[in-house]
Amino acid sequence: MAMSQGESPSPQLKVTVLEVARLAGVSMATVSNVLNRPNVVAAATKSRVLAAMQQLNFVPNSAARQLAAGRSRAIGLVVLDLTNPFFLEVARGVEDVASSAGYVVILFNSADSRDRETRSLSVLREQRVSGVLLSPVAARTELVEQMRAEGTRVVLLDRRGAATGECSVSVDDVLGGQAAGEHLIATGRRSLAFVRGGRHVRQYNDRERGIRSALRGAGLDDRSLVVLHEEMSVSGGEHAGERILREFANVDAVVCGNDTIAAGVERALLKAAVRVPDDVALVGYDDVPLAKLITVPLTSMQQPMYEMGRSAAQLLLDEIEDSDHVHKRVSFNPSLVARSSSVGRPAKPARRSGGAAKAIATHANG
Amino acid sequence: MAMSQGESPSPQLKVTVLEVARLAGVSMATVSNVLNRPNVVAAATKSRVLAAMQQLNFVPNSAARQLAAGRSRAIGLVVLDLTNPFFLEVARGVEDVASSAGYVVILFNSADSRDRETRSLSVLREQRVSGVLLSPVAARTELVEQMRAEGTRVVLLDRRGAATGECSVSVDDVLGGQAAGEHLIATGRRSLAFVRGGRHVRQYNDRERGIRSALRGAGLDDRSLVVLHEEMSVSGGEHAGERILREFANVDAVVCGNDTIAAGVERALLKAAVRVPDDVALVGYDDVPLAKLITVPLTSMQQPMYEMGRSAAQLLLDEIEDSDHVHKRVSFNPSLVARSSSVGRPAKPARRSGGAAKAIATHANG
DNA sequence: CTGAAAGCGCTTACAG
DNA sequence: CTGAAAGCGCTTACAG
Repeated sequence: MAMSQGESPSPQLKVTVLEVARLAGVSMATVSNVLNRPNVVAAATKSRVLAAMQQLNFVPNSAARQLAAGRSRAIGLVVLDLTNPFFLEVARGVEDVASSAGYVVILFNSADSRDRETRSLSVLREQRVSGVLLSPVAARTELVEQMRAEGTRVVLLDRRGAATGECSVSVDDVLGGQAAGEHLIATGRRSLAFVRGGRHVRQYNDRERGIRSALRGAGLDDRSLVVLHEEMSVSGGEHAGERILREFANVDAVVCGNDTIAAGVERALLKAAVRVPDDVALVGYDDVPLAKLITVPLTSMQQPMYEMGRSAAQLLLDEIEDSDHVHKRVSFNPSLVARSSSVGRPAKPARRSGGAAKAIATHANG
Repeated sequence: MAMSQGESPSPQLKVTVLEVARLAGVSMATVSNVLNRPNVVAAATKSRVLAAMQQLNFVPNSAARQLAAGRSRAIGLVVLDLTNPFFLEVARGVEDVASSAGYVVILFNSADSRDRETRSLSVLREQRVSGVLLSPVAARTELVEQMRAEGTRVVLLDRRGAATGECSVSVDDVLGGQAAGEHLIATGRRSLAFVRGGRHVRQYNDRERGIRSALRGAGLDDRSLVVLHEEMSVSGGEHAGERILREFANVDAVVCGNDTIAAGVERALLKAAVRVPDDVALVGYDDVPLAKLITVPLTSMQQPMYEMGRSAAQLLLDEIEDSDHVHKRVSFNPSLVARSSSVGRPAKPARRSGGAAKAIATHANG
């Protein structure tokens, strides 16, 4: 039984360039020109063509355009975890830049799986996108090199590129770890824990290095840092918090790999009646909206996510469109947002009594 | 100055069906057949063609396929707010179903702007997607009817469709409001507030009706409900909380339009030393991860987001591929997840002493 | 500034 | 089960 749609669907099923050309009394080439190089066609002709397009409700077929032109007005964006507000903001930045340059962005979530990443890249390859923005699961993917060899531009996201041969935009994680460490040391902490994810993840390795560097800078040695590897989730954080209380009772400050895990740590501490920040200070990472909403609002490292997205998209478009393009590695600086979890209750007088750390931005905390 | 790429990029720039055909010693039609109707070609031929594809590293050009075949293996998904975990989960469900059926999903965020919605739909139209999943900004869009007339299938998301003529998947908001109301009444509340967004948004209107219906069912009249219209943000919630304390001191329970605004309300209450839930009970909506992480974990209405996405994608694919398709309106039921904000501290004994409301699911709370 | 012609890389009936 | 041919809707040099 077919759909009872009643009348026949409107007849304007497929209006082609040819029909527009006929109605406007010009050639197909001219119609194509008003679409692609409007400045090349006479004003009168142009308006005639435009009117015909309007009247016929003409919608160019992008598959045909792409096939004929040999290039695609699309770029791909493959992110590690769309669930993470970080990448969502990055995606917004990418989208804004791309769409105002007339590009469509095709978004994929690799969800940290090499397999999904491969499939995503394959689809983008079949789509013949002119470029892709990739926050890669692993260090080097053959597929990426393959695509580059085929002429597809690839810009790395959230990962510093090789010394040469590619663009990348990332944020300096060593600096981030160091700022977190210095902040805690400056506020009197002496025995830190770092709760982090996967051992092979560059981000966490860099931040750990940054923390160690801060400790050394303050004359503290490596024994003043304990490192816990946990799943990056609330329950991972709770587990870490419990372990710290049980096994490392002298720890007086915890840096976390992200805000979600920090929320878990905080939960475990509060449940055990440990005071935050009085007994243990807490610093998260990413400064997601959640950070300011949990029981003790979280000090966190903020990254210019939206700007990173914009910047990456600009780099990619430049590489696609400018034959004089030279590769660049853009590295953004994170900044610490101090809240109650590390600097005491945000009572008005307390805030007035001086900043926590020197060059560090202290944002108001909701 | 050109890029110092060194060697010439690999030569396998563009391998076409023709070359595969030559290497395999068959016609282009046969190559096309192993791609599109593998069961129609002899096993020996097929493996010869497959081998040739492998050897040449052949990647079909989807623009060409689409143009020649006259149909696209892509669907569009336009959501109201990608920042909202609700739509992110829906998108996951859509993506999973679509990609395992061999479709690419092109995702757009209309960000609640008619203008952005229009632009997104226009791009999808130029892409000649075979279908789109849309959570519409406004009630009826001409563009949508236009696209339908052109043969594009459209399934409505998070909005109940017209009585006939289209598929839709939504969640029953009247039921949701009612369940929230009944839960609060069952736990002894008698004077409710509903903090909601835009007056024209169907979701909030439905939920308000549900709450009123619950009140009536308990013999309470409309004066037992005050309704506040606020911006759907943390600060909107704080504002609402302050107003309630100032202007409606007798309110003993608040239902919120989403969890974020509920977090704001809770914040305002706690700041004023009002106890939650002892003095005022609180119910959020959506059950986002945040809900269980704020100071007093939030009772919230959970919606089967991922399942909604899957279901919507299935409906759309069915409409695209099955000529016997009949339109359906799928309506999911929300379920209440009870946490401390409405049922007292989650101490073990308390939980054991009986459920809060009859048929309502009471999930463990982190 | 405009037009005639060829072709982008594939698929689809149609024969065989 | 396989092949020859036409064509999908556009754009791009090339003339004029």
